[in-house]
Amino acid sequence: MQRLRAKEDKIARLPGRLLRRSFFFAPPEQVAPRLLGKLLVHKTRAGVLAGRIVEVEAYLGPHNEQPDPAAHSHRGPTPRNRVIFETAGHAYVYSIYGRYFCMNVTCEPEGQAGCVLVRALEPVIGVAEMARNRGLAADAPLREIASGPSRLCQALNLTRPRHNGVDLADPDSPLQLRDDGFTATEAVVTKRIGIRHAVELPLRFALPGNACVSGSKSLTGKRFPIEENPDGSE
DNA sequence: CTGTGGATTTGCT
DNA sequence: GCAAATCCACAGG
Repeated sequence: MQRLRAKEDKIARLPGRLLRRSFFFAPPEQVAPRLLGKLLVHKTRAGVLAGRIVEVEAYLGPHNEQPDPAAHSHRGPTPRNRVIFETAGHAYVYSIYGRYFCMNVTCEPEGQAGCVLVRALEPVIGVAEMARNRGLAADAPLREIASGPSRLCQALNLTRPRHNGVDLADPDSPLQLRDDGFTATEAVVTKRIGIRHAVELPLRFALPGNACVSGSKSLTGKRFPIEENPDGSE
């Protein structure tokens, strides 16, 4: 009994269902709103950390008719961005300003290079640990824990050396995207934040009214219903 | 509440 | 050399 118990504890039970690879074989402007409400789950030694995605931005690959000079893939593959050009459903993690990390979900069919930047999470599992990773008190307000692309990497303890290129659609992966049945029916579209190029493109998507969305004052945009991908979860 | 400047990786000009 | 898909500390109203 003790042995069985120990084994079950070791195999941490993850919430919901893993997203299938086919979920990611679509352009970023379609994948981005579909990611709203899904769980980003990190299996760590200390336990499971997970947050619900409440804000994302799409970055378009160089094959598009509409150029996206703000996208890292815009000028073709480099050592930094090469995972964007590989199979969809992987994590692209990059460092910014020398001190922080940001995490993207790669998408598009084979041979094309789109991705979705995850900008904010609502903490769901391991909330106290996530707060601790950010240097906050265990009972810190939810919106201070993972609202911002680098904040969420800190909260979930995601880094480029450990997580760049990790498969998000593999049941054995430490980092997964999962669907726990939460259904977001409506999204808001706005301009993207914190960029200098292509600032007018409406490629930022968020859950309207969610307190964990970053820069909630700039949430003026059109609302639209989210079209679910029927192949989304297995 | 708002605005400003510093930290110091990566890749391009 | 410099700009960048950022965050935080701190100053001022």
